[in-house]
Amino acid sequence: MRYIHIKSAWQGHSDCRNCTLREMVLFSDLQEQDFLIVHEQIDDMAFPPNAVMFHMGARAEAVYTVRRGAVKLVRYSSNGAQRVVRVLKKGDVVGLEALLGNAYEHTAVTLNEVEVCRIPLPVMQRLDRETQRLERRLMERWQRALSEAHTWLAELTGGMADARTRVARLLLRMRVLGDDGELLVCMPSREDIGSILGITVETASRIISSFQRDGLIQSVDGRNRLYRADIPVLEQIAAGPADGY
Amino acid sequence: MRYIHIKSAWQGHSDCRNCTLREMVLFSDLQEQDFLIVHEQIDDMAFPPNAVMFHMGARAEAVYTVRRGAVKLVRYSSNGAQRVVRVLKKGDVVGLEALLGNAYEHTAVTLNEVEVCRIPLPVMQRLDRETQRLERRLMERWQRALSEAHTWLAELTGGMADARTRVARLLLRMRVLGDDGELLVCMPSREDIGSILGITVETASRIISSFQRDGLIQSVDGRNRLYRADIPVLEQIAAGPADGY
DNA sequence: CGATATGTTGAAAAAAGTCAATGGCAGTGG
DNA sequence: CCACTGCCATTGACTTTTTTCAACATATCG
Repeated sequence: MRYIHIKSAWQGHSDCRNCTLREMVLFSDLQEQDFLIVHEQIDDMAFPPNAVMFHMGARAEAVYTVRRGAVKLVRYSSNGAQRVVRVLKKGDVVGLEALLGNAYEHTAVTLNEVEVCRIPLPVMQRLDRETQRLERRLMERWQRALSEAHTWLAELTGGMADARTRVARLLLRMRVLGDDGELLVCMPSREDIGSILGITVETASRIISSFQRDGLIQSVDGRNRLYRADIPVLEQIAAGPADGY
Repeated sequence: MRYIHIKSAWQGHSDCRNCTLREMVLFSDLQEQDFLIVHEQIDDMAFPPNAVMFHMGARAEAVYTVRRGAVKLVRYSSNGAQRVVRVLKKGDVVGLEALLGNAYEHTAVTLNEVEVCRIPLPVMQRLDRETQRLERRLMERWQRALSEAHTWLAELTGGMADARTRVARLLLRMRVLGDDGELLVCMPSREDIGSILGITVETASRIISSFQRDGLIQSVDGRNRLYRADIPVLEQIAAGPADGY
């Protein structure tokens, strides 16, 4: 419930020119001269699980692109209740709102071990002024974020589907490529599942337990919360209650 | 449940230079020369209530800015269920996704009488190429849309608050300035309330009825679905169940 | 090794959904 | 003009889902 801010480990300057993620991310259109601006200003960083990358309301100083792991964006309402509004994964940009406002709009917390590139705001602003090549990518990011948010709204929130169905949908969205190339599911904590889907931890626990009993999912790595999953059956459950129509 | 496409009324070319909404909307930074591009290409249009402005999946040909009324964005899931993902009001831009994809991502349906400016895609693209002055406004739009979507997620969806609380929040968000200058609430149909909040029409009806019985809201204009509302009490309900904190 | 989070399970209560019947209102066509 | 039809809203009774409260197990970490 309480997050502990853990100092992140600095991993060295990022070599953006040769970044394997480059085509996925913001800088794919940049040219040689543009990288002079970027030079030595972008750091690779690593965060442990449950680390706060930044707080809602804090002055925005950088955006981050996720290289590994997952990050949750949390909003707190006035009454103290918290809700996860989105989960960002490899290739996503964290803190996009920094470019326009001067404060972050949510708290960003790592779900597991996370590696990011930290791009200071001044770099973004200079790139934005001196080259047009960034604009389009930025818009694509925004559009993708918006689209994701809408999908969450339509598929993951209450009312249209029961909790079991939504948990299945969430798990399907949490698929990641395991080290051995197998497609695995990265299981969030029960509390996070609850905060994402708008259900209690107990309900989340009961549903996950039942999936486990039915052999739909099985832990493969307790540390990293990785599970092997029966995707087809999960998809069937995700499609909704089995009305034999 | 079934929407009827009603031919919209063409209202004449829009005089963007002197538009009263201009500072609110996209073109606030444009200069005299930029309007040559725009010249005579932007139409004012009016739609009756429940008109489909465009369908999800349709080829995107224009974006619209709302001058009057409200528009709902609807998503259909595979199983046919529909969900309202956002409601756009005066000053908002409808169909922003058209700029990047080539298809609309939702169906846009008017909630009441709506007036819009229709900006054809080619105009946007030309402006985008020939002037940088549009970029920033566009980003602001995207950011605002994203922020709104997150707020919906956090405040209007199930799990964090009971249905009664969420209905109160929705009503507060539906405030509009009436003709006589009074602040009124534009009441959506029960079906729309349900589709926005993820509750059934029956539940929506029961809650609205109870608000009415308690004198919290009273109809002032049956046609336009306008209600006078006791804002302070609604805000109290919107804050959450009255736990004596 | 205790202390503190995290996850599991059960039983009872509350919230919301479902099913079914009814009323009102607007538009249609005789 | 009036009966008729279709749509929307309302209300009641009953069922289902989910929450709540409480106890207990299991890990994790200093």
